[in-house]
Amino acid sequence: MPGRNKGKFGNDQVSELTAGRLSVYLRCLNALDDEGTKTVSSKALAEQFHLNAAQIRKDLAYFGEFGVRGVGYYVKELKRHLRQILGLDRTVRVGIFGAGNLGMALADYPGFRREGFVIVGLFDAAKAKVGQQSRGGVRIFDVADFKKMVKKEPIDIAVVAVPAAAAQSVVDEVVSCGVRAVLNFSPGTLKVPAGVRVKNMDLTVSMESLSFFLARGDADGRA
Amino acid sequence: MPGRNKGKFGNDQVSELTAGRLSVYLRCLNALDDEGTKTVSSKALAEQFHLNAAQIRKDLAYFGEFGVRGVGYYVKELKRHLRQILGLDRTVRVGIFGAGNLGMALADYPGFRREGFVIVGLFDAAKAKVGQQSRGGVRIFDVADFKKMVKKEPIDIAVVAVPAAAAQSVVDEVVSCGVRAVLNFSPGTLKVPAGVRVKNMDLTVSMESLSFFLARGDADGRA
DNA sequence: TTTTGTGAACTAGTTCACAGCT
DNA sequence: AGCTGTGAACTAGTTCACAAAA
Repeated sequence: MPGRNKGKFGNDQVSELTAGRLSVYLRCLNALDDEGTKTVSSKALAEQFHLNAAQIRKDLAYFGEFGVRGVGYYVKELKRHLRQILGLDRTVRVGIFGAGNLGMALADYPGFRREGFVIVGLFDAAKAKVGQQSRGGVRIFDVADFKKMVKKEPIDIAVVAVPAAAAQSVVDEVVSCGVRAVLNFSPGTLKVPAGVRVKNMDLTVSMESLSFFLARGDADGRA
Repeated sequence: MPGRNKGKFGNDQVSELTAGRLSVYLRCLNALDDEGTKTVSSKALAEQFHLNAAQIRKDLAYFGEFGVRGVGYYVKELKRHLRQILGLDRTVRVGIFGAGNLGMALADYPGFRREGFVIVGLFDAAKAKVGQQSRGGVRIFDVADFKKMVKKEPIDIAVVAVPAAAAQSVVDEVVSCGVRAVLNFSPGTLKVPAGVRVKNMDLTVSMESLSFFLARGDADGRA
């Protein structure tokens, strides 16, 4: 076992695309593990989940030599590695900004809890909402108290679900409190300093891009 | 005016990335128009919204010669062209599948209405929900009635917000009813026949990819 | 034999840089 | 002068194909 093979401390700049695929691989492995599969080859994984075998191998090989030639990958072991690579071996703490329809729905989204994300709370500027809680029991705090709260209840990822006009100021605030990752549901681009990651979930852009393909009639079974 | 310059009927396979950017350009032009700006150069547009000038020109030039050398683009005119290219000059009809927290929140999302999307209704399998409506007044129908309804109330885009286990069967159903565009919020990959577009909004993948960058500490101000 | 890990080849996407129009 | 539209150069991402390991 030659062990670590790339980039010493694992730094070489991994693309967004690769990061997303690692998460997809983990989901596939969870499914295989649940059905009791012990080992899986990149080819089998690729065929079952419509991926490319070489790409799976390359993505994984980037982080170490996890496979066994002639055999494939041990499902449980690879799962463990992926969880560690994705930072899911420790608790990831999430704050949701904006306790409107979308923010409340996200707070109760069962998928978050599943992989060990902890929803610390909802944060809103409307005094009337503060003190209430979501159907699932996530409490709503005053966004003005966030600065104080974050010291005792640190947050790893801020989910932004406020109206477009408020998004930039909310992000400026959370970034100034040390948050370095943002999942943004508001339309438009957020400006953040280097060292902060933003992932945009732009509903309008997605819908309009589907509309575009419908309009030109060259839709194609691409995901 | 040499008119149409590329690919006869405008077919040459435009990438997902380009389609998304067209939507972003439209949003930028709306903002400029609202503040009364009459013309804008690709350079000014790029600087103001942190895009690349050459890319804007290339994306637009693909669909025609909309610019005027020495001047730039007429904001209103380019807006009109983009709305037409994105298929927003006609009504885009949307059905939302799954009347849970997320589906209900999406049904009332103000951004959808703004660019002319019409929410035809929510569709759910739970009889208890059928006949109810969202806070914003979107009615909930029985998903079993969709096949009949779609004949009188056709749907262009299906938004899938059902639990993971139900997602594939819902998509099979809507595709068999002629829907050719799907915005999927459920985790995992959907299988659809060629000719159907799927756009995935995978919350878990987004969160885990943020977690990944936090874990390796090489976050970077990339959107 | 099977299947990994990986250089090499290829494909897609972005940016540069400039001829040519206004 | 200013700015578009676009070929050429470059960069990023994917897939191929095979030597080496089990």
